[in-house]
Amino acid sequence: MAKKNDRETNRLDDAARAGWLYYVAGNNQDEVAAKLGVSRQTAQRLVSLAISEKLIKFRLDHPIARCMELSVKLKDKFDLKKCKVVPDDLNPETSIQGIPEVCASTMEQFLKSDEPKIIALGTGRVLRACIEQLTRMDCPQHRIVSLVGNIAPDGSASSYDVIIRIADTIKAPHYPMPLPVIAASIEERKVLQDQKPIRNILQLADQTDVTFVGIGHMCKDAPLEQDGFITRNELKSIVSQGAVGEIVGWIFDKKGNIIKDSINERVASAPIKPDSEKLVFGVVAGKHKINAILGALQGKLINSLITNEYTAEQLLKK
Amino acid sequence: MAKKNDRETNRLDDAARAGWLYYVAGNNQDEVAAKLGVSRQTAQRLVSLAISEKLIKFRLDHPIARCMELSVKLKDKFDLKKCKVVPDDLNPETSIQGIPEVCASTMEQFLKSDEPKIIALGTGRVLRACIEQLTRMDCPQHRIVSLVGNIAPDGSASSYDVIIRIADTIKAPHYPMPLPVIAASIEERKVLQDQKPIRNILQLADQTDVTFVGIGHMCKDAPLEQDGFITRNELKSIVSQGAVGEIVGWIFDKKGNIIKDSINERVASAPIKPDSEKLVFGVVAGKHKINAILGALQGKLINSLITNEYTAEQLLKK
DNA sequence: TTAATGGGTGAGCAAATATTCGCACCAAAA
DNA sequence: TTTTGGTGCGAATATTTGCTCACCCATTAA
Repeated sequence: MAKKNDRETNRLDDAARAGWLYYVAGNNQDEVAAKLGVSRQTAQRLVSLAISEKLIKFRLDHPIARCMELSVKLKDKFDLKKCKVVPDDLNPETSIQGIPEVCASTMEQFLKSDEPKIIALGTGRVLRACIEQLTRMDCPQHRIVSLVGNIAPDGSASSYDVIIRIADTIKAPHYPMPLPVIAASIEERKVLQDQKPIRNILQLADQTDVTFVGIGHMCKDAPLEQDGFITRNELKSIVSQGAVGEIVGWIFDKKGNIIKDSINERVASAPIKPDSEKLVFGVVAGKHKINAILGALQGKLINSLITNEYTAEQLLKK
Repeated sequence: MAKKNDRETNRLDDAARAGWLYYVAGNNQDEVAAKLGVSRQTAQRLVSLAISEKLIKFRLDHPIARCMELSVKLKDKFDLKKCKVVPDDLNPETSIQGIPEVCASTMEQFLKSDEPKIIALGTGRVLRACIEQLTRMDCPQHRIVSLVGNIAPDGSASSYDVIIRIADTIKAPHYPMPLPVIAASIEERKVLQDQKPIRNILQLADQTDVTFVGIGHMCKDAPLEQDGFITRNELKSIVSQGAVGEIVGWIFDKKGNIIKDSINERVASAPIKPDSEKLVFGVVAGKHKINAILGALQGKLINSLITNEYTAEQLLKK
C-alpha cells in the first residue's frame, strides 16, 4: 500500500518537475526528457499528467480573463451556442459601452464569409449602435432582412431602424419591413402581412442563418411605450399578465412564453422561433434588462448573448 | 495617439482572450482562431504575444515547484553544472530525507548509459544511503572507483564504504581503495600510494567521468573525528586554521582552499581537482553542513549539488 | 502624388507535440 | 502457479504549433 502510494507520489513529483521545466522554465519536451532522464514520450506524458492532475495552473493577468470566465459560465448555465462578455467600464448598470464594437465584430465574422447568408436584424438603440461600428465592406452575397416593422405610429420611419443604415455600410441586398411594429387590429395585420412583398420578406426571415436582436424591458420606460407603439395602459395591462420583456415586439413572460394578449395578436413582426437551430444573438445589457434577458433565455428565444460583465454577473446570480 | 493606444490595447485584449482560450479553456489554436474570428496564424501570434507580454502566468501547485526554483537559483549563484533540490519533509535541518532517492536516480541516469563510464564515489552516511536506493541492474560497461580509503584506524573496513555495497547492486567492476583515509605519516602515505594497484586506482580516479561525494563538516561531531581518523586536538587545531569542511578527507577552508597542514599532507585519498570539467556532485544537506558546502562551492571542489530545500535556502542566504 | 516604411497577414513547411497501438511488466486474484 | 486487469513504455503516426517568406495595406515623408 505504502509502496504503491510512494510510486504514485513519485510519478506526480516527476509530473510536477516536468510541468515546471516545460511551462515555467520554457524547456521543450526533449529537454525536459533529457533533464529528467526519461524518453520524450514519457516527458510528454508527465507534462500532460501535470495538467490533468491540476499540478500546474494557468492564470491570466488581464481584465479580459473575468469576461472569458463569465462567458463560459453563461454558456453553461443557459445552454448558449455563443456568448461574449465585454469588460465593464463606468456605469455598467446603464451603459452599453463596448458592446457595439463586439457585436459589430461578431457580425463581421458572418459578413466576411463568401457563402451567401441571410442575416436577420431586430431594431433598437443597441443594434443601432452596433451597426455604426461596422467597417465598410462589400457583401453582395448576403441578404439582410428586418424582422420588425420600421414605421412609427405617426407614420415616420423609426429612427432606430437598422436595415437602412446597414445597407450603406456593407452594400448587401436588404429587406426592410414597411409595416408598423404593431398593427391597429388583427385584421389590419392580416391584410398587411398578406401583401406579396411582405410575404416574401417573412419567408426570407424564416430562412435566416443568423439573427441579431435587442431585448426590450417592460417596466418603466419600456421601449415599446417610449416609441409610442403601445400606451401606458396597455403596458400596465400586459405587465399585470406577467410580461417581462419583448423581442421585435413579441412580449414574453419570465418563462419566455409569448403572452396571449391582444397586443401580441397584432404584432406584425416576423415570428420568433424558440430553440432555433440557427444562431440567435441577444445583444443587450443593463440592470433594468435583467428580467427580460432571463425570460428570453428561459424560453430559448435567444441562444446566444452579447452583454457586459455586470449583466453577466447578475444573470448568473439568478 | 488615442487611436494607436486603442489598437494596441485591443491587440493585448485579443492576446489575453487567445491565451485564455488556449491555456485555461484548453482549446487548440484552430479553435481559438475560430472563436476569435481570425486565422490560425493570427491566433498563434496572439497566444505567443500573451506569453511574451506575460499576460499568462504559470503556477505550479506542488511542493516540487519550490525545489525547482531553488535549484535554478543555486545553479546561477554558484555556477553549478547540475543541481537537484528535494522537497523538505520533517526535520530538514538534520534529515536527509529524499536525498538518497534523488541521488540514486541521478546515478542511475549515468549507469543506464551504454557508453562505458568511470564513476567515482566518496564515502559517508549520505552516499551509503544513496546506494541503498539504487535498483539492481547489470552495468558491466562501467567502472566504479573509490576516491577514499576504506580502512578504519583500527584496521577494520569502514562501514560507510560504499564501493563494496554498490558492487552487489549494479554488478560493475569496482575498485575499492585499500588504504586508511589518513596515513600515519607523509612517508607512509608515499609508500602506500606507490603500490602498483593503488597507482592504478588513482589513475582511474583521475579519469573519472562523474563523481559523487559527501561533504564532512569540521565542527562538533565532525565525521573525521567520529570515525577516529583524526583526534579532537587535531580537529581543534585545523579548525583554528580556518577549516570548515572536508571532502574525501581533504580539509578545506571557507574559500574552498585545501589547508596546508600536517593532516592534509597525510590524506591518502585521490586528489580532488577544483573546477573540474567533469561532473562532481556534492550530495549533502543539513544545518551544520552549510559552511562546509559554501566552502566547497567557493573553491569549486564540487560543481553539482544534490541537497534539500532547507539547505538550498540557507546557501542562498549567504 | 508617389515612394518608402513598418506592421500585420496567409501560405507552406519544419519542428514539436499528442495519440494510438501493441507489448511487457507488475500485482492482485484465482 | 496461472490468469487477469491495470499501467507504463517505445515506436509509429497524426495533429498541432512555430517559423519564414512574400505580400498587402495603411501611414508617412518627400
